[in-house]
Amino acid sequence: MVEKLRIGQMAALNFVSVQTLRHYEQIGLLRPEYVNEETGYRYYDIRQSAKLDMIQYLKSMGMSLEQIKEQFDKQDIQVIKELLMEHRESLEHQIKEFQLMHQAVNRCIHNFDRYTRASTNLRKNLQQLPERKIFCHDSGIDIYQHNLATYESILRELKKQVILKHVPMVYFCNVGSIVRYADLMADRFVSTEIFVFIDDNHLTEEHLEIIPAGLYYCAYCERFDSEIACARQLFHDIEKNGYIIAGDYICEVVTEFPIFPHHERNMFIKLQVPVKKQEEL
Amino acid sequence: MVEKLRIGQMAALNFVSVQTLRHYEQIGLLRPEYVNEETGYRYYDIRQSAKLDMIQYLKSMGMSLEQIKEQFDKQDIQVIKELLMEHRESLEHQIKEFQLMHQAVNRCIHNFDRYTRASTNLRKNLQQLPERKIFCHDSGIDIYQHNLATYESILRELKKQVILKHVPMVYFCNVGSIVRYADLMADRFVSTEIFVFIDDNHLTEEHLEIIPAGLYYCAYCERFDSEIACARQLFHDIEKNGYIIAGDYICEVVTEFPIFPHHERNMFIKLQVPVKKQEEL
DNA sequence: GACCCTCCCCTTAGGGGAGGGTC
DNA sequence: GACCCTCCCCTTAGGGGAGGGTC
Repeated sequence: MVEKLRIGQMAALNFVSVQTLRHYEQIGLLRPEYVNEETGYRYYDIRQSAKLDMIQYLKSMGMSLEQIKEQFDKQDIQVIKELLMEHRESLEHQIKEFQLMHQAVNRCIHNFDRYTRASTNLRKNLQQLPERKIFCHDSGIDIYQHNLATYESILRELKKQVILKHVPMVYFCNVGSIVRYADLMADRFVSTEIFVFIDDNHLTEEHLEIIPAGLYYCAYCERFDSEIACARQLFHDIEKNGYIIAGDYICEVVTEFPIFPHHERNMFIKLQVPVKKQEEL
Repeated sequence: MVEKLRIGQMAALNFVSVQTLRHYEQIGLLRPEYVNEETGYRYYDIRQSAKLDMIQYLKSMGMSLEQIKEQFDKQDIQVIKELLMEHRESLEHQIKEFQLMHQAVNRCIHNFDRYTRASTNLRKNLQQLPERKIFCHDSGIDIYQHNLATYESILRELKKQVILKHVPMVYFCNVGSIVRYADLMADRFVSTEIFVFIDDNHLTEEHLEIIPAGLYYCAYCERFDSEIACARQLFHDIEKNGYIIAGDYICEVVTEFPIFPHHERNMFIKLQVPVKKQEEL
């Protein structure tokens, strides 16, 4: 005869805990071969290890106990194969999600570095910037004419669009605003459009716009309300150094730290103006 | 003055649920700007959206609320950067784990297919098989001299070794046993060694062994206790067709279904014997 | 009437007890 | 004495109520 194993022996042989075996019994996944009604003691047959192996095997493929139970209940090889193929798809989906998260963390760390570097280095300079994609929203309200509360409510509109258009939320940190070239030329410093940077190519919607690659005059500033003064200074420097403005002005929020007690955004913003040498005309 | 938002308005503006905001308050992540002590009503300032954005942003990178709270509590940019870098590593680790699971599911589906194909096609044939790696354990007990219960306890020993040597559990389904060439030649059908197939290369231990690529005579069988008869028949066929045995015999468990009420393994096993044409001598 | 409040129970896969019987 | 039993509470990030006040 085959000896019966007590729960502790069964657990030790299979490198699982006693709680695990009790839990599997409770959810009906693996019932002990025999239970003494008077003492409640559970007794297992070593051959039940086969099922326990299968459970651990399926678990190691990332299946939930409920899915595993379903596999066991089906008892149909074709159905089981379909369940496996569904599971494979869901794994692929999860891998993609994790890779997006990984990219996002990288971008985030990169922005921190940009902040640290810019804080210690020169605050104004000429940079060659690559082409970038943005997802833009026009609220019709000039952010420079209003306070922070209005800016926040406009940001809520952008957030709504981001969610409605299924742009991943990981992009909703690197926002910016635009002052169009025509307005700049007419000395109107107005911006009704805000956007998020996107480095994906999975959507080609009306809202998508390209910020062209090229030479940009840049400046950094740390407060929402000092942007305009900072921009004026930047325009002045551009002219003084023999450059002219060649396109839309953008103001990018590089990174922010709403981690301080007062609840304003602590923004680190980067002003960027595309320029040409005056001689090029 | 900035108007205060009730919890429902704050939630709607930010596309989160009311429960979420209550939960964030409870764990001290985001407290409403003002709470009416008498009614318990929570009132938010729209500028608190900045922090909520940050929470959602960090969450979209896969951080837990506890980690997010830690970020906020630290208030030190260098520490936050370290937390982000730790998180990046843990994401990379998780991605690798998911990829291992994905491979395992693929192998599992592949084995199902092998089973389905073998069930309908010829049961005996000559196959060119690639090189394979195994993780082997010698129990010292001949599995052919004992019953299923003994086989299970030997498998527990293998499982122990698999866990001790940190071989991922995903491999513990595709097991097999070996009859060494010398024993075959002396007409001793004994096997004290069982193994798992490994398709990884992250360990180069003593236990690792190579099953060479080459021509194999194969047969399939569905019951533990019909293996020997099946093998004898296979050896007979090999000789009849002008081949000779050229190495160790292996018996591979292709897939098993311990999903039926009785708790024996329902194995589908594949017998494999490396052979040469008799003329090649 | 629509909104908000505070309980309270629910979900995964067990871990970690307390208090009391069993081999 | 070591092992086993049954409660019971705990963990994530909220969802979904009931029953009762509030804008």
